[in-house]
Amino acid sequence: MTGSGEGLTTLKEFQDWVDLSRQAICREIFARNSERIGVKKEATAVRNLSRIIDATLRLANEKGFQAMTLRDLSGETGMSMGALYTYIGSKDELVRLIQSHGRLLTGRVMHDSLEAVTGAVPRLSAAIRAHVYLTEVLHPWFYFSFMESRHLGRREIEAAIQGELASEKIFADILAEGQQEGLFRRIDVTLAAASIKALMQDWYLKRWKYSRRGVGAEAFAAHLIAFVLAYVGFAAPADGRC
Amino acid sequence: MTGSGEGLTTLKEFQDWVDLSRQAICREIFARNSERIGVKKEATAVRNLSRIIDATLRLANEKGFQAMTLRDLSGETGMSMGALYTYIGSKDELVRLIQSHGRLLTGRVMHDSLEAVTGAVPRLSAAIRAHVYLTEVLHPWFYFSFMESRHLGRREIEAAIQGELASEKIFADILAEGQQEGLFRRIDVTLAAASIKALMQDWYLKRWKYSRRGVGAEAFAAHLIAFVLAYVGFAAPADGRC
DNA sequence: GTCTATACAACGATAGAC
DNA sequence: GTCTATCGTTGTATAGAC
Repeated sequence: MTGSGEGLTTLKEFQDWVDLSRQAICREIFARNSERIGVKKEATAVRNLSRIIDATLRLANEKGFQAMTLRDLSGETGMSMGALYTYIGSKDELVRLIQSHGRLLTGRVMHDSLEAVTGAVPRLSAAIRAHVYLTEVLHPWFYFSFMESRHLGRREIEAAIQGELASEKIFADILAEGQQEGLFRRIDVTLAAASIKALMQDWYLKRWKYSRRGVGAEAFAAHLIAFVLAYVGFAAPADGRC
Repeated sequence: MTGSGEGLTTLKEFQDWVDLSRQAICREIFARNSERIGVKKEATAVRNLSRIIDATLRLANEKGFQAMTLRDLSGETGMSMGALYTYIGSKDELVRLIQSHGRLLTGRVMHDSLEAVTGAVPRLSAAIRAHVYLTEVLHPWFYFSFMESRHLGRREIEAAIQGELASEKIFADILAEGQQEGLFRRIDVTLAAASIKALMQDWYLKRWKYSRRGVGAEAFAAHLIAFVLAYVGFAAPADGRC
């Protein structure tokens, strides 16, 4: 962790800190699913896995996963249908693969981002920034996960719900900490944490809106931090109100 | 309008004020599309149209519109495939029908809810309540519209975007009004309006979360109003801060 | 107005050559 | 490891009887 204490502030710092390149991600996916994948050479497998996931996110985010056919995927990746099936067991397994690895990454990044940060306000800021920057870098991944969560089985849907609640709890805990420190006023921390999640989610659900207005990830994160701190009753430093 | 001045406060007042029953809605849909529908007797048409839309929302919200087949729809409605096609021109037209009428209702309800309300704070409260209560009553409708907007054509996607921006503008205008009245502090009204929309959207996107926690529409609306008023710098009445 | 029967295209998935 | 060819199934949509 480079900028400890206050957490990572800029998007660039965040990107330099975590390696969220497709290659790094697909290498880990390959390591975690090597038995089920018919191709044994890592370099080949990672390259093709990367193509498949990339094309899936592109096609599915444009017209939906169900509407994307494996023939579309074959065309977009430049691989034959037969070749696709050496990497994935079925079309449905592809959704599970992407979703479950997304949850893994989210949990890890959120945890690591807060590890060295102390104090409710810096932790709250760091958590919001980490989440916004993560969804900025992996935007297609998160958009896909949200929109296609219905195509999972009962068991996987439960995992998605638990992931949502776990990530919400991070915020609820920080808010409770701030109350105990006497920094935040009395609020319903669960309701407030849910609202913070809703605000952050807008960054990857309505990306088009912020793009066309020229609002970047850093400005958006700063806005959210100010929004939330106002609600919890913590006055922003260089602001003449109250 | 019954409770003028401050706007409608309880969910029940809202429900008594607007008729959002399936029957009333489907009667209007029939009136607006009577030429394209093969059935001429209103009573029959409205009853079957109601069945079709009801079943579509139920099936599509569970597993997605693309995954819902017309054979599913036939089974759920108790109508034959042939009968379905006397009401809808195609599967895609069914999405358009539901989405465009949803936008019509939203625009009308938001407009009428604010008509007799004056002052930035009452207007902001009334607008948030109207939106939360509307999406509470027509929850399946709004969930469907959000999730399936990608399955529309270019032209309809543009209409959906315009609807989103129009409804956002209602909030931006109220915030600007509050600033001019000197009630609200200096903020980016566009960014704030987008955040309000994001918060309200959570009510129909993550309904399961609030259901399992026992949070109702009125409590949720009250929470959002407090959240937003804190951000704009307007202190809540019975609250000892500032 | 509603039904049954069916057309025909496109889907996911696999076998076997290379 | 990757390709081509093809299987069986299921999708949307319609024609014509009732």
